[in-house]
Amino acid sequence: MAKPRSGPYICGIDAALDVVSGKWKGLILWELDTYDVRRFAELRRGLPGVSEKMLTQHLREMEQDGLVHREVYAEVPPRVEYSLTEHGRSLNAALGPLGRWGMDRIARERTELVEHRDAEILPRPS
Amino acid sequence: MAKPRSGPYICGIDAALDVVSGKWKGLILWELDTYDVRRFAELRRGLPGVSEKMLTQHLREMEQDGLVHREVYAEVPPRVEYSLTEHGRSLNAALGPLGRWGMDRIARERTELVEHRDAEILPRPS
DNA sequence: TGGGGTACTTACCACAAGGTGAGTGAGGAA
DNA sequence: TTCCTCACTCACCTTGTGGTAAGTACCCCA
Repeated sequence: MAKPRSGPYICGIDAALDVVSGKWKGLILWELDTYDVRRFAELRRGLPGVSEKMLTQHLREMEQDGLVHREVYAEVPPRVEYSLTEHGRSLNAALGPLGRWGMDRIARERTELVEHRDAEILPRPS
Repeated sequence: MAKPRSGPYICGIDAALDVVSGKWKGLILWELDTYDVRRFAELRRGLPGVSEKMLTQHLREMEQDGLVHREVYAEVPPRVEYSLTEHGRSLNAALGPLGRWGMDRIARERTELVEHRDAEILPRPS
């Protein structure tokens, strides 16, 4: 048992966040959405810094949650392909507005940083 | 320092999740969206099970992230009112589709549970 | 005089999430 | 012959997140 699903949720946000929270899950979703089908090692290269343990763990949880499909080919060397299920794709669609909000936040943060920097560099216009 | 913001994000989802992840933040957002203005103790009563420490901590972080506005009245007994900022409201709007997806997930889970239960109660229709 | 409400802060503690490094077993490249 | 790749698993350790309980300073009500 990887995670004891926290049972009855208070609202939909709860239920959705439970499924996407996890350091790499957003990126995995993104990667599988843009590439359609990806092998384990491809995903690992696509998420720089992820450990193999976390990648397998997250993929298993997402499989349990019905977001990703795992196809194992009985070959040597082994081949495992991951792709999004219908639910995974609909989750990604539902994450669209949130992603756009996040982009705005990044842009906002950057302009604030720039303003701060300018304020430090030019505190008093002589 | 409450949280070292993880710096440059890879995508918008990252940036947005960084802001809403936290055990009670979704509920706080929801509460402030439905009631518009809430005092500390009202929020605490609205989130059954939250500790005072976590509530203040989450509210401070959300204030730092520009999601909530904190208005302190110099009265005795003290009065502090929390409300959503423009960004907080837009975040809530962006969370709408995700919330609906979560509701679907809850419904889906429930029907699966019912099917399981039926399968156990009526394994063989005599 | 004692209790409750207001909005916190602080210290301490437990558990979960995540990172590290090793091992697996077969095949192909150097 | 040694290393690398594939897709993991396992044991161990560190960090982060959240919970508990107490303290604070002032006021109102019984």
